[in-house]
Amino acid sequence: MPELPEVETTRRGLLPHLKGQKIRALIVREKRLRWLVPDFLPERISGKTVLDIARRGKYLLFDCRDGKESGHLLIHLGMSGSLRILDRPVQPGKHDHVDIVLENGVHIRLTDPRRFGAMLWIDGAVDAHPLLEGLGLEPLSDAFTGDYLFEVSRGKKVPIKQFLMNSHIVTGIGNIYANEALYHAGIHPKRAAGRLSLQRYTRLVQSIRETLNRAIEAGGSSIRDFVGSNGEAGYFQLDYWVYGRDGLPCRRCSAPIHSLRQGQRSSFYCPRCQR
DNA sequence: CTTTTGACCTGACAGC
DNA sequence: TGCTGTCAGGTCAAAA
Repeated sequence: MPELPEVETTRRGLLPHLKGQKIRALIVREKRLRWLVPDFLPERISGKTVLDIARRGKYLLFDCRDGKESGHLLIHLGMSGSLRILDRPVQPGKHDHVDIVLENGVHIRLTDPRRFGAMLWIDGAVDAHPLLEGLGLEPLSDAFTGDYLFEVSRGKKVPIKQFLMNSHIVTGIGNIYANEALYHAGIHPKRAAGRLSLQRYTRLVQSIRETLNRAIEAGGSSIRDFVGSNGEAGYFQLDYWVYGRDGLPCRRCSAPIHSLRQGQRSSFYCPRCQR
């Protein structure tokens, strides 16, 4: 499920339910996520109040405080994770690994069949955490510009698709949006990152912004459903121009969409529209 | 240093 | 019905 727009949708959906709320307990049914959920976490987090939720790339960071003590709960949704709000107790299913129980009785439930997600505690400065310190720019920040990508790509021969998916360059762009953004920018996924002009990077940055923002809006339109009971958030409504459309006609020029493998991930592109 | 490959894990689906 | 193989929204760590 989660690329940046889904994580951002989750953040926005959770915030009104969590902001200012005190955590009563943390129920860990399965601690074997990507990394073990720390044994100390339930005790550490109980009694703390969630002041805010931030997002860094695909990481969610709950700002937790309890008078003197403060820290951040880090959550990553991996490939298959989701967070849902339960106003009433619901029997946990097989993959419902953790519940955050609030003083008001609401449960925030982490579900993650593949267990590629993470739940960790960060003491002190968030930016110094090993998982966060090396991250690249936020694609929706003002600092993320064509000039930035142009500069950091000089001399690199990695294909632009993999360059875009490198979180140490820019965070949050997953497989779907890398494909979609490259299509809208008219750039072939195999093009060497170091051989793209400043002009083309400027257009690419614009495409990335538009694609992500449109997806967030699509997710935003169904936040209510997400926060409610059935949990299907979504940018599923977002219509794809190339992703998953292997063999289908390009929606702009009708040429058949091609696919290939890059770094064990599927890429889709229009051989006529993308060079 | 860069680039590639393997690893983690479950579920859905196609084909036999 | 059931087996096997492939693929899926991520990304770290080791190998080359």
